[in-house]
Amino acid sequence: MAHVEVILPDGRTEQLHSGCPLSDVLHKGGSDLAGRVVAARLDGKAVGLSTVPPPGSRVELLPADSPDGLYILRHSTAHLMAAAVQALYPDAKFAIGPPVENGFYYDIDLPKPLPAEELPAVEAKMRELQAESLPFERVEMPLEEALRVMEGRGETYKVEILETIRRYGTSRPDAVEELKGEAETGGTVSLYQTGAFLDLCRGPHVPDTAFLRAFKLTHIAGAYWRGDEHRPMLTRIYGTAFPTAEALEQHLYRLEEAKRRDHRRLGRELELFSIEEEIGPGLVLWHPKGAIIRDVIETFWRKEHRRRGYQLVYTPHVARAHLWDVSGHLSWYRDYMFSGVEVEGQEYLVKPMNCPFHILIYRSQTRSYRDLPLRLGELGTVYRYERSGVLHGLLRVRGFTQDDAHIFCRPEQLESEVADVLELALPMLRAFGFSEYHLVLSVSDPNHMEKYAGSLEQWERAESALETVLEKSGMTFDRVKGEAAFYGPKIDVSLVDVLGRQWQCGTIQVDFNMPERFDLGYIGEDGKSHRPLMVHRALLGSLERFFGILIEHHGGAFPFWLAPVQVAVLPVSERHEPYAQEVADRLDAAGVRVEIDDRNEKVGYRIRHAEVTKVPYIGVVGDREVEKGLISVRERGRRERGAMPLEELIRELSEALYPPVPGPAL
RNA sequence: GCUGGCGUAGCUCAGCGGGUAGAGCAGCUGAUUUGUAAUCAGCGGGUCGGGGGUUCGAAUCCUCUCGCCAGCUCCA
Repeated sequence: MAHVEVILPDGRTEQLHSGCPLSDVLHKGGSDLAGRVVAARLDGKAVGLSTVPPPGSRVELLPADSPDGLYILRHSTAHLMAAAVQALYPDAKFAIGPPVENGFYYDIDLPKPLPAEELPAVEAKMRELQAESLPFERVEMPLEEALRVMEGRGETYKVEILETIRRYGTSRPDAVEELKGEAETGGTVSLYQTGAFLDLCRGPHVPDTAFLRAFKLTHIAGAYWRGDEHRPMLTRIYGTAFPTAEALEQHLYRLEEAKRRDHRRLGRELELFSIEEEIGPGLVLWHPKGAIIRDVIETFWRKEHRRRGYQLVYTPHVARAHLWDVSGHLSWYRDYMFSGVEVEGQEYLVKPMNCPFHILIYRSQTRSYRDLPLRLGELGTVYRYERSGVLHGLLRVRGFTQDDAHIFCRPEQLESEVADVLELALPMLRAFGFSEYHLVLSVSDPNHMEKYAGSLEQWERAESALETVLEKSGMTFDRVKGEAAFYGPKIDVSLVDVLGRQWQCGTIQVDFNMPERFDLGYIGEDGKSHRPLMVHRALLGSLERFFGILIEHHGGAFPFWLAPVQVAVLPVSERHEPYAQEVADRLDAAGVRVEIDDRNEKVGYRIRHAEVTKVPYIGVVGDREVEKGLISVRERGRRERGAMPLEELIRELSEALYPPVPGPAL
């Protein structure tokens, strides 16, 4: 009799009699399996533990702390929550309830909105049901029968999903194309019954609710049915679940940590920036401390760009409507532009992008192939009308400064130019303390080449150039079809912050469209006119957004070279003030940003203040220091380092004034 | 833009069965002359986001509006 081979999470294998459900194996071998394993993988597909595998098959058990296991755990918790909601609000109608990155949600149509205060009641009901060890029972039935069942229950959303499945063979009509061929066939669907709650669901699920030990409902939000703003707004309840209470605790702690690092709060506390209602949403005031950091960033940025063969330019904030007409912005970007002003009968519009200006600089003279590549860079401030609901601190604003540049080059130069941009971008991000990146190559959708500007040949050439660069870089990247802009393929660079969050900052975009629109040319070696390629690129994205990310990444405790105040000098008492001044003057002369705190407070108070405002170095000077020309140094977050000669500190700090990774010279 | 929630001193918040506002921190003044994460005392500070309404009377009730927060959608 053929057995089934079961691979345990630790890699060992166990034999299972054929004809037995997988759950039988849980009580053999390691006794802790029953508590850890939530599902299994058979032929690459996740299945529930009640599955009876065919003889001779190999099955891999999925523990709750594996990515797939966690997904299933959360999915099952979403069902448990739905069951609780149904018990408390019998009129509720259920839409969809999937697991998501850090938890799960369920979209529910409730007769009246659920106040957040009622979440604990739902959670309590969940615990009640959880304790009953209700099984997740899988029922398969013909689609038509499932339709009748859901109609009978008044589950109009489930009915709609079933109708979609009937029509397209999948519950995701938007994904019909990509799912072609793998759509469900056979006309049967699966339902899962948990207590009184019955849900249309592909599964799999954990065997019973006892497996769901650590969960928490986190918040409520509205969400459109199928993400369509013209369809009903449902109540979305978010929650999260983990295999153990400790893991849940840890996750909640990380959320707290994110709150502590919130750049909006730190921005106020550290006096970095503000956004004032009187000025308008999404418009940023950089206060002196924030402005100093910006200045350091900009100086670094300019220096690195000049070294890499960029020429820096400045351009106006407004331009005639005609320019935006030629660039095409009026036809495809108008909704995002601030409305114009009329001057002398001419309409002027505020710039949402810098490219048309750089293009006109290019076009200001006849260019020869010898002039290329021409790299024009600018910290250009642009304004975009973003819908009010998307604004968020510095991360999404209406007025921002892009670290922009446009590279005009010959087609055969594209590859090396793109490689250079990456070689500039990554060390620069590293200098700010970001060492992990995520690269995405967005290419055209080969089935819809009609919607793109430029020729097929241009696209193939550009896409292969970008791909080659990425491959040569040795870094991993994702390749996404159909995500390219209509005007060309692109590479997006996201950085990963200290909490593991991804932020898209840099972008490198090839553009076949603008050179055409502005009729750009250069004289080639053959003496004839040719069309240059154009590359839009930003490394940090926008200074506002990058600053926001930087604040959160460092939790406001900026590395020394960026800190607005680098050294706080604290005279112990009034008679030490002249020496404190001398110390400050000498540090200042060495280029160190220093502040004397001679307030009428005890040293402890002023140290606390310097720590709270995250000053990296604190120098205390009293009788002992005055006498021997010393300074007592304390580094942020650490204990005292003791007294040292002032010279020594100056030498040490002078070396730390520049970013740690300046990158290779040109 | 949409749904829900929230706007009280610079910040964090209390007060809200309607009777013209309060704490802590911050700030200022004074005493103290301070040695590594908060010295003591005193003082000032709010047209309760803004407009309109109900009422003898509104921070509190209603309504419109602006802004913020969460989420959705969007993100060239």
